[in-house]
Amino acid sequence: MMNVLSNTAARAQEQSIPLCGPGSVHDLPHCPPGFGLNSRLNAAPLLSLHSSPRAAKPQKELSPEEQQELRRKINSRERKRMQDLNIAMDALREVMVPYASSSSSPSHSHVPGAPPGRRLSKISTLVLARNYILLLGSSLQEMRRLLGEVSIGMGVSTGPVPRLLFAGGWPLIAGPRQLLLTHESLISSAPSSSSSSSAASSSSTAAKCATVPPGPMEASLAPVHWSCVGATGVPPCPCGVCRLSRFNHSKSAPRFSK
DNA sequence: TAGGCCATCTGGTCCT
DNA sequence: AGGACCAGATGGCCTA
Repeated sequence: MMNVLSNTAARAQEQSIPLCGPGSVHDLPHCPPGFGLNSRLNAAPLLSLHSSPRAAKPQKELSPEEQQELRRKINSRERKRMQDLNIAMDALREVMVPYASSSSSPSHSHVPGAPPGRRLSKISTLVLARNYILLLGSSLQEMRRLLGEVSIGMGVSTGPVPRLLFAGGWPLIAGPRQLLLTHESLISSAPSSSSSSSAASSSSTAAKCATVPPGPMEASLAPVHWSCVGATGVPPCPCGVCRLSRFNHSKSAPRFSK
């Protein structure tokens, strides 16, 4: 998992010695909060917790000690938050590592699992996980199609097919505008005579997209081409994958409840 | 040595 | 009001 704790911060974390914050260098007299590694603070007001120009509501005056304590508290919280995020990332990385080990393009640093034995980067882990989920979706879609064929071939009504496989609440992609397969849509979108499976058609759709190259592992190992969606001068990719609302940077996007 | 990756600090914004 | 979340900035470490 954490096979490479390469940088100083990681080592400090391992030793429970944060670089800054409580018990860190920032607690030392020569390094008060706000005068640590961030030299940009020289240009920014130090600890403007009570003097923000846009802070309309009056805030209680804090002594330097109280400001320092508050800053420590906030830093500690943020550190904890990032550490929790890293724990979750490690858990995801642990799951995804086996699927990244077969990388065939070790040259790209964003390609998951490039050099064997090296830890997946965060972005590689996320890209790999995303593509793997899409792959699982395609597989499930193919399984649905086969089940439908078997049911029809045996003269069995399509009713008994497990409902979970038809509409299990999993947002699968049957077409560019279709996220959830229903029983009817499955029947209508899966011609039994065609030799091309739904998964194949899905991957053929993906094959037209630079973001999702053909082939399961190839797709999983594909680097992200962010320009695929909404880049200036570049028409949005029409493929089903890219039509997913992936990169909504809108500030008004609702957050998940905690 | 440049570039990638990362941890941390920090201020701003949003939510409860 | 306090906490969570986010993004920018910064500096350290590692690898090609």
